[in-house]
Amino acid sequence: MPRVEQDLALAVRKAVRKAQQKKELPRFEVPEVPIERPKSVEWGDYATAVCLASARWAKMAPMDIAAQVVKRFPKTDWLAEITVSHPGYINFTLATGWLQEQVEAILAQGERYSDIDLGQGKRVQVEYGSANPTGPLHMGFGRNVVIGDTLANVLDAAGYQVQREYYVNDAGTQMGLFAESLFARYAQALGEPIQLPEDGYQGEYLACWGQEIAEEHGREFLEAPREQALEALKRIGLEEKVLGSIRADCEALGIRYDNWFHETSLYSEGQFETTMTMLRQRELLEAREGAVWFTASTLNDQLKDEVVIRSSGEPGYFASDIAYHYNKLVERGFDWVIDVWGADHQGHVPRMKAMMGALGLDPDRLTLLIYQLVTIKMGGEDIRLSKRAGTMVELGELTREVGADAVRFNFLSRATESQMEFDVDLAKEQSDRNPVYYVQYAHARIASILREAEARGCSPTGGDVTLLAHPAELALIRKMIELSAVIEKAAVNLAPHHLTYYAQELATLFSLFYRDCRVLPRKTGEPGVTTDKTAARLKLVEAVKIILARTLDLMGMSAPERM
RNA sequence: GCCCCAGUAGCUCAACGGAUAGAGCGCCGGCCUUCUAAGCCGUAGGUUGGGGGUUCGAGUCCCUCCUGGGGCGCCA
Repeated sequence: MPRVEQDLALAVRKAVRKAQQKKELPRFEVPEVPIERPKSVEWGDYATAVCLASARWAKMAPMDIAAQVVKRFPKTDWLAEITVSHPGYINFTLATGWLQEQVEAILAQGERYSDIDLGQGKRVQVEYGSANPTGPLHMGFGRNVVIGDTLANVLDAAGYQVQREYYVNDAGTQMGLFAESLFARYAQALGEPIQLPEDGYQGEYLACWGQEIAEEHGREFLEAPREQALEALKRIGLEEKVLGSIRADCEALGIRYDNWFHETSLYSEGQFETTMTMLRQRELLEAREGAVWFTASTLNDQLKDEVVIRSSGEPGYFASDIAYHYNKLVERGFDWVIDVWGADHQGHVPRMKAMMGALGLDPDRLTLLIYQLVTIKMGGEDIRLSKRAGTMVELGELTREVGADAVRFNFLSRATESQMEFDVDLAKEQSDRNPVYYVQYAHARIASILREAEARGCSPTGGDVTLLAHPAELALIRKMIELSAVIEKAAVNLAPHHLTYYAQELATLFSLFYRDCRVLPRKTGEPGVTTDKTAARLKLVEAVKIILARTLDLMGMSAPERM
C-alpha cells in the first residue's frame, strides 16, 4: 500500500531542515506540511502550500522559500518532477514508471492493496441500529445502519480491529407498553374486546403479530394470569417478531453484526449494580424527590442533573447507558467505542461525556456520531414518521421496492451532519438511473471484457505495464492509488460518504478509458490493437476491477459480473 | 429562552483553511455494422442566506442576524 502523502510530507520537512542547515533558509519552526491533490493536472499530482504558511515566520516571500526547498529536496525514483507555482506552491508529479508498477502491485496484493494501518490493531466497537425493539425498523433507521455498517468496513480497512454491535433495549417502560399493545392485538384476534393502551403502539404490524400468535398459541395467554401473559408476549414479541424482522431487514440490506447485546443482561449479570456503586463512591448520586439522581451539575455547570433510578424503583435509560458503556470500555476493554445516533439523541451527548469523566475514563474513547434525521417525501408530501402512531414506511419494504444497493448508496452519499430528504417515489422511479448502477455498470463492463478475452484466447500473462502510457490509462492508475487516501479521510473524519464520490470518479475514468483505449483486438479490419498492448491493458483492467470491487464492497454493495 | 446541525446551480448533494466552487438528476442538442448506449460528447445554469471580523488565503474559522431541522421528560 503506497503512502505517497506521508512520504511527501516527510521529504518536504527534510528539505526545509537541510536548507536551514545550509543557511539558505532562516531558522523557523516548520508548520504541519499539508499535502493536497490539485484540481488541475497542470499543478501535478500533489501539492503543498507549506511555503505560504511559513512566509510570516521565515520573513521571506513564499516563492523564494519554495525555490530553496525544491533545491534541497531528496532524490526519489517515484517523482518525475518538482516545480514551484504562484503564489508559492510546490507541485509534485509522480513518475510514470512508478505509476505503471502500481498495476502489478494491485494484481499482486489484491483487494487489500488500499488498506492502511491507521488503527494499528486498536480494538474499536461500532454500535448502530439499536432502535427501540418495539416494531420493524422504519426507513429513517436505514441511514443509521448504513452509516454504521459502512463505517465499520472503513475502519476495518484502516487497520482497526472492529466489532459491530446491536444494543437491544429490552428493558424499561417502552417494552412494557409494547407487551400490552401486543396483548390487546392478540386478544382482538381472538374476538376479545380489549382496547389498545392509550399510548400504545398503533402500527398495523402489531395486528399481524397478534394474529400470528393467536393462531400459534390459541387462547393460552388469555387464560393465563395477566402478568404471566404479558411476560410471555413480551418475550415472543421481542425475540421472534421484532428481532426476527430487524435481523431480516438488516440481512436484506447487507448489514452485518457480530454481537447482539441485551440491556437486560446488565441487570442479570450485576453490571448495573457495579456502576451504581462506583458512582455512589464518587458521591455523584443523590436521593431527591423519591428518585436517585446523577449530579452532573456538580461536574459541569452547563449540565443538568439526571434521574438514574426513578421513584418507581426502575432504572432510567441513562442509568443503563452508564452501565452499558462501562461494560464496553472497561469490562470488554475496547480502546474506542463509536455509537451511531440520530439527531434526536444529541441532547444526550454532553451527559455521556460527563459520565465518562465520572467513571474516570478518557472521554475521547467514546465517540457519539450524530447524523441528522431523514425526512421522507412520498406522493409529493413530507411524512412524519412515528412508530407509536403507526405512520411509518418500513425499511424492509423500501429495500424490496428500491433494491438494497440503491438504498445503501442513497443513504451513504450524504455527509452525516447534513439533513437529507428521501423522496421515495423518486428513488423507485429513478432506480435505473441511480449513480450506484453507473458504478456497477463499469464493473460489469470490465467483467465482460475479461470474459471476451478468455473466449478469444487473449491473456494478460507477460503483459508489459510500461506500455500503459495513454493519458486515460495513467489517469485511471492515479485514481486507483487514491483509494488509500479516501479510506483514511473516511476513517479519520468518520465520513463514509467520501466512498460514494470516489466510486463515481473511478467509474467515470474507466468509461473514458473504455472510450479511448481498446483492450481487445477488433474482430475484423484494422487498425487493431497489438498483442502486447492487449496483454498490458488486460492487466490494467483487472486491477481496476479489483479496486472498483473493493470500493463497492466497502460500501456494502454488490459488484455484478453482468448487468 | 437556551443548546446541537444545516443553508452552495432549477432539484438532491460534494468540496484536509488553499489555486478557476464541482457531481448526479432535470432541460436542450449530438454519438451504437467495432470489448455491454445502465455509456460517451456538447450547451445552459452561482454575489456559497445577509452583514461584520481573523488570515498570505474563507463556502470552510469567529461574532451577529435571518430561515429550516432536532433537542431541552422520573421516554429512549
